[in-house]
Amino acid sequence: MDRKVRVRFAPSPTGALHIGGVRTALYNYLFARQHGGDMLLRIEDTDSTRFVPGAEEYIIEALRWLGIEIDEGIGAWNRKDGRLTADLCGQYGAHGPYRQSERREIYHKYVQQLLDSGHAYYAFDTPEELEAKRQEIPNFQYDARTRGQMKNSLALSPEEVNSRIAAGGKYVVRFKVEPDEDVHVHDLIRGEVVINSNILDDKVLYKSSDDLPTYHLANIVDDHLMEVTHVIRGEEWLPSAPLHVLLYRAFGWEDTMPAFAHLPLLLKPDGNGKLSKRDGDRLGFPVFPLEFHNQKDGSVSSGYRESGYYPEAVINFLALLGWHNTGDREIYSMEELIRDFSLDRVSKSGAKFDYEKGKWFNHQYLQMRSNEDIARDFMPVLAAHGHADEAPDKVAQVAGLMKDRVNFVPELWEQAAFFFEAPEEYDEKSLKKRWKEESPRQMQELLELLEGQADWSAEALDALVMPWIESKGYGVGLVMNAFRICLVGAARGPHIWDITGILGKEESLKRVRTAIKKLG
RNA sequence: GGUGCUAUCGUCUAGUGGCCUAGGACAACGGCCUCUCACGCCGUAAACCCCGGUUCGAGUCCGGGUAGCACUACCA
Repeated sequence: MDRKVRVRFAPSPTGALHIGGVRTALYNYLFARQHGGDMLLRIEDTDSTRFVPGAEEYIIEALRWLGIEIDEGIGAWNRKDGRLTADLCGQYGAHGPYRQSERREIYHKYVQQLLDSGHAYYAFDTPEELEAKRQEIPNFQYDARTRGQMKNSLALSPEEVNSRIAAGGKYVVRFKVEPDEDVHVHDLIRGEVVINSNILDDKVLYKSSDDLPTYHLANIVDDHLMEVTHVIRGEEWLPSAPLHVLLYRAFGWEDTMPAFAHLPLLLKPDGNGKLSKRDGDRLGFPVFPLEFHNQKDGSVSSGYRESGYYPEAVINFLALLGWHNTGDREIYSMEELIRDFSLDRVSKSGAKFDYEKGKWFNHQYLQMRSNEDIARDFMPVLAAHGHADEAPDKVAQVAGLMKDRVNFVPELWEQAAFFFEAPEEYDEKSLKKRWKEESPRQMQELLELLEGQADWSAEALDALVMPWIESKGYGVGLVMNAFRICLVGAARGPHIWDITGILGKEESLKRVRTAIKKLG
């Protein structure tokens, strides 16, 4: 009896969604779609002290921008109508609530079940006492060897336990790990992983201080109740996977325990270690999908969207960071990824985050866009530079001419501003190399030649100017580059007649006059 | 320290015992194109962590080292 595939992405609302988290969400989504299953979004907000306002909304918006659909849970949506199928920050589905902070009663029941069955116990040790213990005994671990010396319901008399609880004393519930047992975890990416229960500690499952479970308990209970079949998450969870297996066993849910797949980590581009927000700041690239305004500390972090990335490029880039099909193909649409993705082709080793490759992906997607599409995205950039009412077809023409030399739409401004504004100053290096003593005189002659020209097409101008240069015995390179400097302000840009074509006769000649005056 | 995971060009990777003289892509470098700068195209340089073993044959399987990473909280 095969169960319907159900996976979940379960972020913690402690800040912006990290790019590594985005990849985890993506792999979950690809797996779900490929198997005709469901993708759930659950918010794991069991740490009340780390909650950041706005983080949940950010996560929802980021997934929408990226095209990662949510079938069930928080912020469910699908792309068919391009709109949310539930209200933003709302919940959708039969297994809710999908915010762990709203599931307290559910967890109470299951904590009690573990207590009743002897798989868990009360512990009253204060954080200070535990800290002292760790100071006193190197490598102290709360487990079968040490729990007898601690303040818990296994060591204390029932009367004392009851009176402590009745008095409203703070306590936690710990999982009772049986010692000396080999726990097997079958991982879809890594195969069989075996660890001995002796190295596991009696993890805290529930804390009375905020009446919330910890990750481990909430995660297992929710995955079970939500009928999750595959847990696809980061490798940092691999060491606690045996604990999770033990929890499924303690609950008697082993027969429906989800399959595990632990994804390789995203590493710093330089040096070693996990990719962090600091690396992005240090090396100058975003680690978040969207710009993030942290309402807690007021900081602003850059995002891929605001940097000019297309969501398809981010998806493609991320998909290939840790997964690769057989063969040499690198460009994949979301549909193609859904078709070809497979967990057994996910790498086992961490992938250094190569931002340069990310740019290349965006370049590829930019080239695939129509000039009109690019123009539409470029309009706001133009407006920001004081050109709010440029003609759409002129902008599209510029886009067509310039798109192959940029990676991002906003970059178009740096490359193509001269189409919209006459140069204010002239590039030092270009002048040195291309603006000679005779240039002002040649430009004056060119000006006079062009003033009488009615047909301003590229062909006509070429037919007029090239023979003229030859008849005068001037160097083609010298004249054309001087002309280029007049129009662009530097020795760069597309073919000269493409520039004059877009600028038009009047503007082109005006720029030549200005240049002669300024540089003469 | 303990436990676990991992190991092919600088980077992402292909490779599942002979198709490997190790392939592709990014980045680098050189050339072509050309009025310039790009793009594009062509090319160059660049890797199987080490030591054993299995086998006629090992990048590929096994063992041991080494290195890197992750985890080791009343965080996820």
